[in-house]
Amino acid sequence: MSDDIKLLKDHHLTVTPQRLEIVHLLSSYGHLNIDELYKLLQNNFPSISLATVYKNINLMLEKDFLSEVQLSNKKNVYELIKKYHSHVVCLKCDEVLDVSINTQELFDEVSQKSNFQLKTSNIVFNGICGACQ
Amino acid sequence: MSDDIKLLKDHHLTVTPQRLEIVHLLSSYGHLNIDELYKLLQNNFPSISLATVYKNINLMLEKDFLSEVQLSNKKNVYELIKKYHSHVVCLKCDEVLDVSINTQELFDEVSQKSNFQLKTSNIVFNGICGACQ
DNA sequence: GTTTAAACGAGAATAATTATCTATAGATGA
DNA sequence: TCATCTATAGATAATTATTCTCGTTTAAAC
Repeated sequence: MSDDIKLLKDHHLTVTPQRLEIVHLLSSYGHLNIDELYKLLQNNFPSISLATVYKNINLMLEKDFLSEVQLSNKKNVYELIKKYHSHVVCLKCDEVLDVSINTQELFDEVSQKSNFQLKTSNIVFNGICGACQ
Repeated sequence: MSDDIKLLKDHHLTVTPQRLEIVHLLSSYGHLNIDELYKLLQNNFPSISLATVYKNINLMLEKDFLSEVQLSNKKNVYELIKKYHSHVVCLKCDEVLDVSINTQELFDEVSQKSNFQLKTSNIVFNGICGACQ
């Protein structure tokens, strides 16, 4: 059984060719928004419906198989769930990069100041990437 | 001249009653999304158009008079520009709290790891507020 | 006050997302 | 492997969110 099939089954998602391709595309490209995903899927599934893409992405989000990354003034992008990390986005070329940072101190500081029981965080940095500088 | 009028003029925004009320509402409530703002504005401007709300918010964003805060699975909220800060959102009651944290170290770490020239960041924590615990 | 440019309100248009329905494909168990 | 059952795909309609257009009104400058 291929890794991608196992990955889907482990998250209680039935395996379809369309879903396998979504997994494959996301692992190749890292981050994609709905429209990019739709266009790429059309290469192998010319008659795929945009609704199918939305349904699959939403289901995969529910099953904690994907995570959604919100970017300022851009469409949300999706990625396979990985170890927790933050994102850096290039303001010129829109490239999205993963960056692992230690957020423990931040969590401690914020939970103390706010009196919240913190669960998750979304951290996005915006700047200019090496290639665009 | 009232503070709110001065605030608008300083940002090169012409002063209208609708805009003054937007400023007033945001300074009272802290964070509001488009629909909340629309409903509250209708109290004083029963015939205000939703398009007017959108147009004003977008203009105020352009003029760096407001900032937009993206929250997971919720509509974006808007706030008057303040000193840079992060947000903590309650997963139960949707309350949004401002928290000032020192992000200098984080910026240094991320810019070194990513080779980006960082400009801005959006940091949102999700958790359970004191009252909801 | 008069003039000019900007903003307002109403509604149409567009974009984005979700829901509905039928046919089909995947999963399960004999 | 075959029959059955359920979930998914695709098509399209419906809904929601946002932007645009345009005629009228209002604010700002003189």
